[in-house]
Amino acid sequence: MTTPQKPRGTQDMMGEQAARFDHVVETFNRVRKLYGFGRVEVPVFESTAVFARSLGETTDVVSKEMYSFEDRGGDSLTLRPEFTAGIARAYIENGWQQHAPMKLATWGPLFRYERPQKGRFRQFHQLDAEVLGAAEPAADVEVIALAAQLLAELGVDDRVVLQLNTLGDAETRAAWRDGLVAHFSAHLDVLSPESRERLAKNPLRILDSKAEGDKVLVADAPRIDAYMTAEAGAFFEALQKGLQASGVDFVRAEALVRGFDYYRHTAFEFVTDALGAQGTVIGGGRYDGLIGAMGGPETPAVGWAGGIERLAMLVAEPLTGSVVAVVSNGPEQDDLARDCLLKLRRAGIAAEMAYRGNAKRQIEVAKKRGSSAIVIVRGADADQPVHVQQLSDAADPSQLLAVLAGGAA
RNA sequence: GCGACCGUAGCUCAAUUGGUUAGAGCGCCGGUUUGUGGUACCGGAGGUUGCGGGUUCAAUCCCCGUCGGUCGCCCCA
Repeated sequence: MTTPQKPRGTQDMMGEQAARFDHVVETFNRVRKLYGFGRVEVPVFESTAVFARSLGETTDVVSKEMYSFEDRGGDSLTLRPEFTAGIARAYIENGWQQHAPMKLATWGPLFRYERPQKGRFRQFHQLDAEVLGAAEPAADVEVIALAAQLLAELGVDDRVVLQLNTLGDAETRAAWRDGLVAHFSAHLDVLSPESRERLAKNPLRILDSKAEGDKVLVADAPRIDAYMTAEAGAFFEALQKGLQASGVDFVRAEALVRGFDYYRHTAFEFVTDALGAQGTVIGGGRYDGLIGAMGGPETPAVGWAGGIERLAMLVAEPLTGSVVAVVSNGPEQDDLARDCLLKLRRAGIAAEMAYRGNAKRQIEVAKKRGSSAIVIVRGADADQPVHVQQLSDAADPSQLLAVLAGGAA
């Protein structure tokens, strides 16, 4: 077995799976335009420093989970593991602050060196929406409303719940963190080994520990609300009011946190229980500290990213059969059939004609492929030169006949 | 990095407790039937049972290793 195989954690897609993927991306592009989010393009690879800087002290992520390599000049480059850092880099480098506030969207492949499992790949794909240069809760509201409408239009909103939390401002966050450390340190004996590790590196993460023993401790851990400054409280209040006014349902998730210090205020995830251990389909929050931490001007920002593969798994099977099959009844009718094909396509109707096979075979194949209608071309001499057989509601026979009755294409 | 489970035809899966020539459906190719159309039937091609070793008279089946896959843990930007 020496034939090449795809790298672990990558995927080939065709047919229904690719159609679902495509449907998610198309829907996203349509909806983000509705909200006035322009397309942004950033490189698939960046200087390693771009991500190392944004991911900061979490050494595991930087050293073990990134696809990094040296180019021929000896520079360390990394395949992007997220969109936000690259967009922040572009914002700083190109002086986009002159355009603030910016509403940007993109989608594409991302790379993380992880063990593949359900809904987790090494090359995966995300949708991304960001608002840069806006400190107002209205930006958070709009970003979340965009996500909610996307999910609704994908028809998956009944299986997804919006979990919402606040991390407060920098002051709030620091105080809460200290409170949590104190609480868990007092119960070291019952804390799981993993969480004892987290206590030093990333105490907020203990809140979403899966260990049963930890859950008991988490239940009476101090709540962030007790540490909230007046400003942070007002921000969260405004966010919730804005969501209600936008018709977005949510539940408060007090244990929902972000590991990095540059996250402030809003944290949210759209979660489903239909995808095994990987329940988050869209996750986001406010990262007011990031652009400043990367050496740019202090810039408030909020955004989210959503897994295309995960969304595609939730989406109902997309409608197929919007293609009309043109069948030539014999070689003598091929030219006429080709003319029909041309007329349909120029009229904006998806149509195709088989490369080979007799009429009977072509009809069988067309039905099996789920064509919406079959146009059988019998020749100018026949009683009915062109016969239309409707196969699904997606086709309108009278419209097809009208198009085909037009002059030579 | 750790753990559990799984690798049989192009695809989805069978194969008694370890037993003789490893089967079926789908797909593909050919034929018959049908004859304005989603038919039925007949036939054919296609396998070193992931790979390597071991136990045994005998291994798809048991054991070890290896590679690959799935799911979970860790991590989750």
